[in-house]
Amino acid sequence: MDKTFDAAAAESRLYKAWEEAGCFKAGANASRPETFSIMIPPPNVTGSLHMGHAFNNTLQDILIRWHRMRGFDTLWQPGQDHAGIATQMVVERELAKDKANATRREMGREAFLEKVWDWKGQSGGTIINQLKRLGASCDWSRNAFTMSGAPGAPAGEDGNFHDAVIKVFVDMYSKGLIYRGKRLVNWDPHFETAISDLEVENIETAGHMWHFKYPLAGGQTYEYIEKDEDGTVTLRETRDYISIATTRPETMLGDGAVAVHPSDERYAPIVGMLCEIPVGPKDHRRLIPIITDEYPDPTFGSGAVKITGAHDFNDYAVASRNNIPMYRLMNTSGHLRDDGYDYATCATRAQEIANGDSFGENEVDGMNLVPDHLRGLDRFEARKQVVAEITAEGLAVMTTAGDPRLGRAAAKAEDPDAPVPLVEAKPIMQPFGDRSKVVIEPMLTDQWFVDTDRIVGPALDAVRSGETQILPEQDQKVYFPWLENIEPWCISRQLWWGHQIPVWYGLDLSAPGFSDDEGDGELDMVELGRLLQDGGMVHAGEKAHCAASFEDVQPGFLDEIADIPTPLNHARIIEVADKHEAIATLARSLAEYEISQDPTQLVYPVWRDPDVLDTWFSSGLWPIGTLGWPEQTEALQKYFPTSVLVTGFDIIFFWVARMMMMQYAVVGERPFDTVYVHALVRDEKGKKMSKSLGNVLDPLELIDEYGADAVRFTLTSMAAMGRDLKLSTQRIAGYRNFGTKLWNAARFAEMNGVFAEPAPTAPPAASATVNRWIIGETARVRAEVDAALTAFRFNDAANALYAFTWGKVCDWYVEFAKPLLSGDDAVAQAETRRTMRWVLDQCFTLLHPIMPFITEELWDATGPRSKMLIHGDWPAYGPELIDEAADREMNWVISVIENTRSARAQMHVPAGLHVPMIVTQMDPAAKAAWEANATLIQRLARIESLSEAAAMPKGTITIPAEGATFGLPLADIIDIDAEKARLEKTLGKLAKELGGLRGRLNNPKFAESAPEEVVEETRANLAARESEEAQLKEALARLSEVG
RNA sequence: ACGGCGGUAGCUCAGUGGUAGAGCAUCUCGUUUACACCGAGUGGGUCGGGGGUUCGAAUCCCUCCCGCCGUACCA
Repeated sequence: MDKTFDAAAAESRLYKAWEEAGCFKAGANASRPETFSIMIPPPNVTGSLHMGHAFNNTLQDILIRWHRMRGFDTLWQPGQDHAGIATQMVVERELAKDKANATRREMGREAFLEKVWDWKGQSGGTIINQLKRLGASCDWSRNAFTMSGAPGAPAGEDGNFHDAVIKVFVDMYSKGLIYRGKRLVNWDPHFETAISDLEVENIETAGHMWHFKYPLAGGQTYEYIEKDEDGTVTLRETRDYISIATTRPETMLGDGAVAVHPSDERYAPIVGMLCEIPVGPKDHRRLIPIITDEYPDPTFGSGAVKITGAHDFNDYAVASRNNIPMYRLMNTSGHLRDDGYDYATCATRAQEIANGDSFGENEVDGMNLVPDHLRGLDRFEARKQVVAEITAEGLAVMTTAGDPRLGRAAAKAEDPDAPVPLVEAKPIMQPFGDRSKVVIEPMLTDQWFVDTDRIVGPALDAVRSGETQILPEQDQKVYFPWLENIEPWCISRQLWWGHQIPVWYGLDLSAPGFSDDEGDGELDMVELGRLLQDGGMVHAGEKAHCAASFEDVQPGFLDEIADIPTPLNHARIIEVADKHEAIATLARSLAEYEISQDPTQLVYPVWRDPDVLDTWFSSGLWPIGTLGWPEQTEALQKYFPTSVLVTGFDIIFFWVARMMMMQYAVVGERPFDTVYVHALVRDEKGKKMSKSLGNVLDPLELIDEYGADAVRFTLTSMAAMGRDLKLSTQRIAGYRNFGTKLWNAARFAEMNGVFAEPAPTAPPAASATVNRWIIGETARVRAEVDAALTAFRFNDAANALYAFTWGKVCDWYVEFAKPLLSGDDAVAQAETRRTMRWVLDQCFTLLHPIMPFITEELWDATGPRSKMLIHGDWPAYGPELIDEAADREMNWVISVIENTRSARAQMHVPAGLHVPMIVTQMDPAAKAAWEANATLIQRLARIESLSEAAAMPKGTITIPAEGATFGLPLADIIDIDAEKARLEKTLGKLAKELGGLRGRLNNPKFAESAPEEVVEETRANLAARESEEAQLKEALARLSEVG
C-alpha cells in the first residue's frame, strides 16, 4: 500500500466500476421488502455544481448508501429541471456573443427552441458529471428531465414529463382549479414575462419622494387644519389643492383616484370632490375623485394617497374595492405605451368614467392615458419628464434648500433659504428580478392561475397530522404561515422555453345582437359582412378550450360553432399562429367562399395560448413525473410515496409546498414521508457565498485538492440541524487527514499480516481484554451511527465515527495491539489479527456512506471480497458485544497511561526516557489490571519497571489511579517545587469539584428530590475524588517534609 | 415592524435539567514497529446581561442587549 490514498486517481476509477457494475440501479443489493426512495431536487439543466448542491447531495447519498447497504430496495432518482427563465437567458446570451446571430425574436419561436435544445444537449450533462465526481450514487439510467417528451424535443429526449404536465393542466382546468384572469403581477421588463413574487428580491435603494399638489377641480378651496396630539391647531390655511407624495411620479398618468382615510378630518370637506392630476396637456387634464379607504395612514406624509391600480399592489387592492379604473401605462418592456387612440380621446373617455360612467376591464386596458409627447419613453426617462413638467408648472410642493429632508442636497445648498421643490431623499425598497436584476414593474396582464385556496388544504393537513414530517420542526413554522396565507399561483410565463399552455382560442362568432335576417339559418353576403365588421371578431371576446392537443381540442370548438348559421357551422377547425392571423384567415376564407360557394373550404381558425407554464409547475410534479406517471408504472407503485426529500430551506415555498399541493391534487397522496430541510453553506465568515463577493468555494476545486471524501465528510460533520455551515478549507484538510489516518491504520495492519486470512463475516470471538474491549466499542459506535442517521443527525454520525476511528482504533487499539501482534503468543496474535481485521472492516463499512471512495479502495486493497463495499452488509450487532469488565479494565489502563504521560510532560521528564515506577498500594482489581496490561502500560507510558514499596521515596512524582497510587522516583531529575505546584494545582481543581459534590450530597433536599441513580452516581464520584485527594495530599505532605 | 434562528474556549461549533465538551488554532516536547496529512502534553470559558422556577439551570420561564436570515414595508 502507498503511504497515502490517491484520491484523484482512485475516484474516477471507483465510480466507473460502481456504475458499470450497476451498483446504483434501483433495487440493487435489495435483500428485504422495504423500499427507500429519494427524488433529487432537480438542479437547473444549464447549471453547475455549487456548494449547496454538494451539501444537499452528500446528505442524500449518505441516506441512500446507508439504506442500500442495509438491504432496502433503494431508489435515488436523478434529473434536472428546464429552468425556464434561466435557460432562455443563457441561450440568448450565447446567441448575443456573435453579432452575426439572429436574436431570439428574429429567428422565431421554433428556431429558438431548437437552439435551446442544442444547448441542453451540450451542457445538460455538466451537472450530472459533477454530481458523479462528488460520488452521488443516483440511478442514472432513470435520469429525468422536466421537458422530456415535449414537442420539438430531439431524439433521445423522449419521456413522459410533457404528457404528465399537460395532463395535469387539463385535469385541473376541467375541475376549475386553473383559471385565467387579468391581475396585477410582477413583471420583468427585461425578460418581458410575469415572474413569481418569490423571484423578486426587494433591495433597499436610494430613492426620492416627490410632493405634488393636485389642484381641486374648478378652483375650489377648503380650510386645511392640522392639530397636534392635544387637539391644538398647529396649522390653518386655505388650500385649493391636496398634497400627494410619490416615489414614482410617472405613474401619476394612470391615477384613478386620490384616497384618504375615512377618519382623516383634514380632508373631510373635500371627500367626494374631484381633483386634477397635475400632468399632461392642459386641455385634457384629467380629474379624479377623492375617495375614502382604510388603506391610507393619516399619520404618514400628507395622509392622502394617489391610487394607480395598474402599477402598485396596494393601489390595486384599493382600486378593486372602490371600483376605480386601472389604467395600464406601460408596455411589456417597461416603456410608456404608444398604442391605441391619441391622448385626447382616451383622456376624454377617462373623464367620463371618472364622472360616473360604467366601464369594462378590456376597455380600460385598451385606453392609453400617456400624453402623446411622452409615449414610447423609458419609464425612468418618463419620470424625469413628469417631474420637470409639474415643477415647471409650479405644482411641486416647495420647501427651502436647507431642509434636512432633502438629504445631501440640503447640505450642499448655497442658500439654505432659497425655495426649492420638496424632493425627499429616502431609502426605498425596490423590487428587482432575481435573474434579470432590473426593476420589477407591477403590471396588469392576463395570466393563468392555480386556485391554490382549493388545493392547499391537504398539504396543510398532511404536515399537521404528521403524515408528512418536516424536519427540523422549526421549518414547519415557515411552511404553515405561507400556506395558510397562500396567494393564487400565477403559472403562466411569457417565455418560449417551457411547456406551452394547452389552451386554444377562437373568435367569438356568436356575437350578441347578430341576427340572421331571413331566419333561414344561412349566411348571405350582407350578414357575413356584418359578422365581420360589427360582430365579435375584433372586439368581442374569445372562446377558449383546453385539451392535451390540437386534435383533442377540436370537438370543443365544433360545439362552439354548431349554433352559428350555416355554412360557418360546418367550418373545419384549423390552427393558426395568433389572433391577427385568425381574423385574416377567417376573412379570407369567407371571401373565397363568396366566390366558390364551396362550404368544405370554410375554416374556423384557432390559435394556441403562446405562454408557457412556470417551471415550478412542472417540478411540482417531480415525485410522480419521474416515476412515469400518468402511466401506472412499476416504479410508481413501488417507490411512491417517496421516503425522504432533502432540500434547502430556501425552496420550501418554491418547491416543497407546491409539490405537497400538487401531489395531493393530482394523485391524492403525500409525495414524501419526511422532508429534511437543511441550511445554507456559507463562507468561513458566515457570509452567503456569492459571485459578486468573490467568496465562492467551488466544490470541484475542493474535490480536486482534498478529495471528494474529505469534502463530503466536512459537510456531513457540519450538518447540525437547522444551522448554517461555515466552511473553511482548513477544516476540509483536517478531514482529508482523517482519511489518511484510516488509510495508515490499514497499512499498519497489512504490514502485520492482518489481511492474510479471509475476512471474518461475524464479530470474532476474543479472549484478550483489548480485543474484547474494541469489539464492544465498535458495537457502541454502530448503534450511535444508526441512531444518528435515523434521526437525520448527520453530524452526530460523522463525529461519532471520527472519534471512534481516530480516537479509539488508531490511537489506542493499534498501540495496544502492537505487542500482541509482534509477541510470541501465536494464539493471541491470530486472535488480534482477526479482531483488527474485523474492526477495520467495520470502520470501512460504517464510514462508507460518508466517505465512499477511500473506504471502497481500502475494502478492495485488503483482500478478496465477495462483493464491493457499496453493496456491503451493514452490521446489525448490538450491545451483546459490549464487555463491561473489559471496558473498565481498558479505561483504567488508559487513565494510568494518560496520567503518567501528563505528569511526565509537566515535570519535564525527557520524553524518550524510560523510568522506573513504584506502587505503594494496589487493590486486587488494580493489581489484576496492571498485571494483565503491564506490557502496554510500560510501553506507552515509557515505564522501565514496576516495583512495590511501602512508601514513596523522596522526590517522587505521584500518579493517583483508581485503587492504586503510583509514583515515579525521579529525585535527581525533577524540581520538588514544581511537583508541589503541580499537585497543588490538581488539588485545587479537586477541591472545587469536591465542594460541589459535598454541597449537593449534604443538602437533604437533593437526596429527597433527585433520582436515585443521580444520587448514587454523585456518591461514587465523591468517593473516587476523595480517594484521589487523599493520595495527592499524602504526596504533598511528603514533599513538604523534604522541604 | 413582524417572524425565525443564534450569542458556549482565540476560531468553528456540539451539548436541551445532574454542575461544560470536540475539532482546528496556540504553546511545549518528540522521529518511538502505520501515519509529520503524525504522536504526547499544556493553557484557555462567571455558557450575551439581569431576574425567576428548581435540591440543582448553558439547558425551562420572563426581560433586556447584540448579530444573522426571512417576510412585509408607508404613498
